[in-house]
Amino acid sequence: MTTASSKSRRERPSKPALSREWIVAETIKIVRDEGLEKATMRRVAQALDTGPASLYVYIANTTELHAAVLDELIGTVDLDRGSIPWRRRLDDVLAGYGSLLFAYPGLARSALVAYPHGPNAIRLYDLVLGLLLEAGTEADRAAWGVDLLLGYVTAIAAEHSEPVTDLDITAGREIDALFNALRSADAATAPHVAAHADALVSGTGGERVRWAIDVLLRGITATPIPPEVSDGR
Amino acid sequence: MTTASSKSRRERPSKPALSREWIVAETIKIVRDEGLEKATMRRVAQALDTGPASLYVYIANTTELHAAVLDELIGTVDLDRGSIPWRRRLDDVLAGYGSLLFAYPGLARSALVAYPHGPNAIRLYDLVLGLLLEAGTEADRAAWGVDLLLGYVTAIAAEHSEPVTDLDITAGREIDALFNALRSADAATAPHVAAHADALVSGTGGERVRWAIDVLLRGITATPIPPEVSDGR
DNA sequence: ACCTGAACACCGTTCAAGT
DNA sequence: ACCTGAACACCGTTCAAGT
Repeated sequence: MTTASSKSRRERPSKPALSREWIVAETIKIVRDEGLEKATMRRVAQALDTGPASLYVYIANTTELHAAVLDELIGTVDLDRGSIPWRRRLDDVLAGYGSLLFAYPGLARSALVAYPHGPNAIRLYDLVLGLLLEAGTEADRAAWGVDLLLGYVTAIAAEHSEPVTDLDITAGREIDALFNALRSADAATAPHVAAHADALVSGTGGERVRWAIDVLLRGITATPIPPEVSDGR
Repeated sequence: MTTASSKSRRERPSKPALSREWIVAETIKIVRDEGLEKATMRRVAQALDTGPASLYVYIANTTELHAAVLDELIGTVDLDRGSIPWRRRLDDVLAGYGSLLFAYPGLARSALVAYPHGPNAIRLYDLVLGLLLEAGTEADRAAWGVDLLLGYVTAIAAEHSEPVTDLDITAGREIDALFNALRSADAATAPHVAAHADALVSGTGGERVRWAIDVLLRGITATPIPPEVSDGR
């Protein structure tokens, strides 16, 4: 017998054959434990006990690898509990997607550059679109609105999360730097900012996000799309 | 006389003393000609005829360098022509900022992660806030709305621009990949997407941006902020 | 006191050469 | 036919050692 299990050389617990699925699974483990910035081709190859060149047989480049990881993780978040009001379910879905991106800021950043479009991302799209339709939103507006809602959540996660510069606690969030600048704005060059500094920096992140989603929903349902739009690209 | 001009060794047209300003100016030249991805510490140092270590005397790290470049470029875009209606001026300002970020996608991406907060960014904030107030928007909503409008423009520029992978024309925009995925969605797993695929992919980028700004403005003016928000963090 | 050469610790990607 | 060692062409950042 020469099955894998009977082999005596077992340097690693087991070294399965390379495959796209296996590479992605191993990458997720690294992302979870050490952050996206550590999930490099070289690092993943090392974890899989091979050289980086081998990964290129299954994955075109680093961007594609990260996109595959994000789609896989989106699959774990799709929480759709029926029978509660649409608005509540929408908040839950956006919050779920948001916490995922908040937990992995690097993925939020990559989602902003490379639109998620794997099977799980499409399901998320479908879920949000369905809820907007359930709310009675006119179909064209709902269709364009999905992008706005998901894009907002992505952007806020990319912005408000820490840069994760290893252990540099002193760094602080970038938004604090902006708030400080707004607070100390010069009344001569920035009169409006100076006059409304308190309002500009007020509110917690959560309060602002809730308000922004209100703003988007109200705007989406109330704003007609132009009568003649070029269709399909 | 030993003034700089009388020196005979003049390997370069002139090699002024290093300074933060000079480093930023040289970096802008590289960004303009070759894109942000080429504006590395090493590359900038090379252009300034020195080693990378020397830059660290004036600039803390690459992120700070790129932020300084963005603020400098924002300074060139602040077009405020008075005497035309506020909405027109707002569109112009957002379009101006948007084209800047569209022209330098790398900067749009870095603006999403590191909030611009230099003097010129604050002036831009002030301009947009002033226009919202001029429109009669309640001050608290206007203050929170500025973030939303500028953030949207930044996100759209980061998303819709090409990855600029040197000369790889085949790459195509990421949004096309999403549109293809939406168009070929399976009616079984994504019924709403399948039913409204046309609407999901309709419209040009410009049409969608105009609609989105309408959505945001309508939402911002109509949505009250919560009565009690924690102030100033 | 100020500046920087050289090193440290990494990257992504390709391709010639092996099995 | 499939896989990969080794190389190419880069990075950011630090610090010991020079002037």
